[in-house]
Amino acid sequence: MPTSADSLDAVELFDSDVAWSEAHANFLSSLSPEESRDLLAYSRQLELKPREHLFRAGDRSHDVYIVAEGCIRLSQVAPTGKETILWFNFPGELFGIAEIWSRSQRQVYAVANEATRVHSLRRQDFIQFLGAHPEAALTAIGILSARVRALGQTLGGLASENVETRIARLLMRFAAVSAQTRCPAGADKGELCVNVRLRHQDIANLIGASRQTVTTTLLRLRELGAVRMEGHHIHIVQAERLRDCLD
Amino acid sequence: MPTSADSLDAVELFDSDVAWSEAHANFLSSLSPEESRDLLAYSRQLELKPREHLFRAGDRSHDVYIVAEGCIRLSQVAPTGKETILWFNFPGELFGIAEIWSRSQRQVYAVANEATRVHSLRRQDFIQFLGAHPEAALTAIGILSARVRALGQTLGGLASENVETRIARLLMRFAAVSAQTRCPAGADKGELCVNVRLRHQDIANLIGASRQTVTTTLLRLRELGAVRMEGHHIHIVQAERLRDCLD
DNA sequence: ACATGTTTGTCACCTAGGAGACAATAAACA
DNA sequence: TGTTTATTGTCTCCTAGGTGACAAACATGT
Repeated sequence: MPTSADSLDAVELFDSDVAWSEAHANFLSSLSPEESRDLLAYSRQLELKPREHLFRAGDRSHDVYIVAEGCIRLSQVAPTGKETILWFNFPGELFGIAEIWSRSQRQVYAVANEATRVHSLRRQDFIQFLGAHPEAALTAIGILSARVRALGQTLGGLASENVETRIARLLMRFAAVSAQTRCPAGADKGELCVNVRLRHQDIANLIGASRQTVTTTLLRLRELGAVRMEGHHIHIVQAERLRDCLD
Repeated sequence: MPTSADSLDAVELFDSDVAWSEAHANFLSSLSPEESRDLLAYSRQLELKPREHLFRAGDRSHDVYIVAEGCIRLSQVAPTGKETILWFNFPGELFGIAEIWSRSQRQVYAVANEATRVHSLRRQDFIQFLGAHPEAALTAIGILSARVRALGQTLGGLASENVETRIARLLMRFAAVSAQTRCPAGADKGELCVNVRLRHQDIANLIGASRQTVTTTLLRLRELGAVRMEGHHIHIVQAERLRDCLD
């Protein structure tokens, strides 16, 4: 139960969402000014248009990236063609580390979800940086651990919850991680904005459901008065209503 | 296609299984003798009987563990009571790191799958060790990255593959990671032994299916001549047959 | 050797949600 | 401003696999 001391624009988190937001921790801003200067010294900046690929499964690039601005979507495509979205990287987040140790190909697709700017670091520079900055290495370990936990929870949810519950949870989590950004359309008092462009198809790929089911479920949540559509993002009108789906 | 140069007892890995086995990397043996001496200097050893709990969700313990002998099962229990098995930790594997950074409670259950011995390290000692040994920290990052990838693949599989495929893949992976251990019953020439005690219920909890479906599917795989039951573990008679389920 | 608990095998039944196929919008573009 | 292309809303139909309920086969302890 949220205390009245919580500020109105803070999103109260479920226990089960803590790992999720820890996993979205801002790696860049966790560094000291000198550290971040060191880290970015040899970095290049890349600009990506919406839907532009940063890398694809099978690529042999070995860079690590940090989101400067915008948002990068990591996804996988099964042999059948079915896409699974694994993660969204928000500003400050580190990604592309997985393929660094095993010198293998990229396993996933990284696509800009909107106009996005990323810092690109060469494998060797990044490893050197971590070696020289044990604190930063520990932070990285913490973030990765949280990501492991978050994925584990997603897995458990996928195996044991129905579509409505999974959507409700997804919306709450995205609202939480995008809470600091300002919704361009402006949120009404008490509302939360899921400030990420998500088509129904994207939601489907995130929770492992079909597009049609997502559409109907979202409509049902709107009937319930839980959410509202505002252009291309979703506003959570009554968080409690969504929470009720989570038991 | 496996070349004839592959030794008979080596398990050829799919691309999709590389992350899986990297994630099961032996952290302990990746350290130099001095490092592992340093690390274990302040450790305690714990003996666990089969099915005994090392920790439970909600516990406030903050130790990190390394499997010395046996096997530890990490699982989650949904509010509905449904269990999801997230990971099996084999000898040398590091686990319990997730709860170290967030000083929160354990999120998962750790149960000995058989008689098991673990090294128990205090949070502070472990962090200090990593700080003092950048190489080891990098190894840890590599293992965690692989685990993130492996979980991502499991997620993709759960969302887009049917039960038979998921079981087939699971068996191949477990056969790969338990390849170095000797099957007590003795495997026939050319066979692979899934040398972990897995009840049908456990498999169900691993792949997100019901126990009954696992039973019938396993029976079908036996009819096909792909697997054989040997006491309580499964032997893969014809790996190709299983592979055929994986397209 | 017996009794009790656990794991496996097999039913019959039922439903959540996938797949396909359009119409109705909304957005992008020219 | 019209044309094309994405995206959403709504049907119908259908099946993989969940659930519950037992019986059979193993284990386990006493």
